[in-house]
Amino acid sequence: MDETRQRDREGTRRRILDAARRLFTELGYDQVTMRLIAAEADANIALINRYFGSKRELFAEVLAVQGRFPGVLEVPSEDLPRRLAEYVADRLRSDQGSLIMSALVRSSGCAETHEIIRDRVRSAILEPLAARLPGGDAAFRATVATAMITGVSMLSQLYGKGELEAPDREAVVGRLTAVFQACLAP
Amino acid sequence: MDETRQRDREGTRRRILDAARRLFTELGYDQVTMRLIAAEADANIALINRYFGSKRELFAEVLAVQGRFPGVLEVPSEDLPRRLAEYVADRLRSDQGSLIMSALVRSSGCAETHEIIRDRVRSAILEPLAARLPGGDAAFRATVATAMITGVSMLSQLYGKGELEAPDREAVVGRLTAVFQACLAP
DNA sequence: TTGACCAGTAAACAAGCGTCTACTAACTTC
DNA sequence: GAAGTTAGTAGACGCTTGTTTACTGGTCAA
Repeated sequence: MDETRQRDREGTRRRILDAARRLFTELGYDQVTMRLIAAEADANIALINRYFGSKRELFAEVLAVQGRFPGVLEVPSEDLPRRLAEYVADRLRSDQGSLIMSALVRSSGCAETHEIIRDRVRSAILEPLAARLPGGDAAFRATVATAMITGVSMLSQLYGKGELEAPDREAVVGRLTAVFQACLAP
Repeated sequence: MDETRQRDREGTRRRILDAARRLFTELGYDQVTMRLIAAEADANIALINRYFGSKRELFAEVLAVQGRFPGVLEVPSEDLPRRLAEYVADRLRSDQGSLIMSALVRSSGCAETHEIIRDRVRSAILEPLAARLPGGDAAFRATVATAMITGVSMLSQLYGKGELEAPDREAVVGRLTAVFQACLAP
């Protein structure tokens, strides 16, 4: 052994969790290996399963802790279309995003994570969004808006930030606001 | 060896291609193994790489042959929103879809296929759609509409057909038509 | 009939994966 | 200070992956 190491159970656990969050967000479930997480966390690979059980359970815990939809929905319902449009427009340019969307986009092809992601999307986006929509068919309208958010995340990940055609931010926000109004209107 | 087999180069090649198309559409690139393709095609695994070079090249050929966006765009531009809405609404219910969308949704987490899918989405959807949009910012508006199509495909694959909230088809088509109008309007 | 060609086959290859076990050594407790 | 607990480590396990090799045996021209 090269050097001794501090014994720090909680610290190591957190380093692993942080490393997993970064890697899963950036690369998706399949592309992230246990050895990669261990290296990024500067921890031994066996500790991952000791603390989290399995790769799948680690992924679930990462999503449970960090997979909330960032404070986008906490606005009056009449401001929702514009708020969502701003969020989506910024994500169309910044190339970085919430873990939940990255997980959805990057890990959707993986059967192992399907159920985890599904539950998380429902509890973090679909249901909170539907809950603040007045009028009938709230669940359906929330679904349509979620599809829009998802689709933009998908394309902005497939192409880089610079590669998608987009006019200035105000024009983008304006159009997306109209789209979300069409999605959400009672 | 159990039995003799006909020597049929073109037939075998086509069986492999068909099997690959079915499996890639249903499962995504990563979940489909060479052995699974060979079994589905009832062909020897070594023949896949003999005829197609590699799994990646097979995927590219499948997409090149069958990855066109089904005849959705061949309508007058004023009918485009409704046509797209009908297409998306049916896909929201039928659970089966075009290869290009399945590839995009199910294989997006895979770095190996990224470039193939990106080129195909551009040439099969983004560019043809933009080409028939009058007015400025056609490329951007096509991107927004494509995001909507993509997002619905994503959600309808994540959840089953029965699990997503949706009113009757006419109401779905009506709302999606309004959404696509907002996406595409000059 | 014989020989070249080649579709088809079986088996192995190296690499990578998630997981697990046996062990070391630092800390705590008495 | 001795004994027990446990965080951390190294390495192997069994399995799956895409790919490749060496071979078998139909097919057909000469």
